[in-house]
Amino acid sequence: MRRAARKRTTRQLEEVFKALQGDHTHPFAHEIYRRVHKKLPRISLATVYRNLHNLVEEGKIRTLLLDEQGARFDPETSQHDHFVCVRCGRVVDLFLRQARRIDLSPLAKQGYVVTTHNLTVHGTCQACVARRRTSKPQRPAARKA
Amino acid sequence: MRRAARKRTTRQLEEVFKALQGDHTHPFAHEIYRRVHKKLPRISLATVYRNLHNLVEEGKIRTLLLDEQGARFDPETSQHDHFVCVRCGRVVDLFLRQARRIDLSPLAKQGYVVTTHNLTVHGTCQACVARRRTSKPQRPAARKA
DNA sequence: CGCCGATTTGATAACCGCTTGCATTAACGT
DNA sequence: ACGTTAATGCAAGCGGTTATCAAATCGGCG
Repeated sequence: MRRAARKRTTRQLEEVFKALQGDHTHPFAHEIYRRVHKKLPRISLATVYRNLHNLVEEGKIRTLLLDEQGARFDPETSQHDHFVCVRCGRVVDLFLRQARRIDLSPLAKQGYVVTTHNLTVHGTCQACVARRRTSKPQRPAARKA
Repeated sequence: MRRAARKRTTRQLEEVFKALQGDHTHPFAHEIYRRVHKKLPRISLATVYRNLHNLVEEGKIRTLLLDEQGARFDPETSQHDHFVCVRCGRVVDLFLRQARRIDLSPLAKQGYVVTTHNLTVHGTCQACVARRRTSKPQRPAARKA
């Protein structure tokens, strides 16, 4: 069901937001919970989720659904893409610039209303390529989307 | 853990594959289960999942992770993109042709090994735009990724 | 400043999609 | 057909996320 707009600013909300600021690791909710928990030891995981959703709804952060591992969160709301390493699970911001040209106006002409679009690249990162010959995956390998 | 390669061809596998052939609706596992169940009433949902994974591993179908509704499956394995209607949840194949140019060679130069990439557009489809003024969403509106 | 109603929280249970363990069934090479 | 062993069906389990609800707290007002 539809969630009502937030009306108050709580300590919990502020800490959840601060926990993400300047972060480029695209953490999962439980990692954000872990961070906030250091400041507010009594906070519950449910509150972290609620405030993450509040922040998404207000456009202050973004939800990333990149693989079957669940939702990640990103404080960077400007246009950029992502690389997901299928071996270690790390997510890297991509700024492809001129290498990426996507013109969605043909969709508009067909009557679609476009709100967002996202480009995700899956593969193996440099570090994992380097250790490919010697070691095992760091995480259960993601089924590629 | 790593799943061993399939060694036998069962009736269940064949029916799961056939249930997806020619389908462009990008169904969820439970819908595929529903279809196969008509032919094989004793099949279990677990078997449907197992065989979907087998087919993905063999490159015969693709898994789509487009929103928080879960995995969808697509028999179309050639390069194409998707539009997800955040209002009705429908997924449409996009063939953007010259409107879409993505050159991932810069990533290769940086040492990334790219295996796949996907472009997903979120928005409202024509039908839902038309009924926007008069009716309510058909499904819980997807939080945009 | 302190009160009070409304919002938000914390704790926990429930949920949902998906996976796994295990006994039984059935492929398929011989 | 037979036997080996992969694959199935069932049910329990798992992990991320959400709902429930009493208790805490925010913040407008006197």
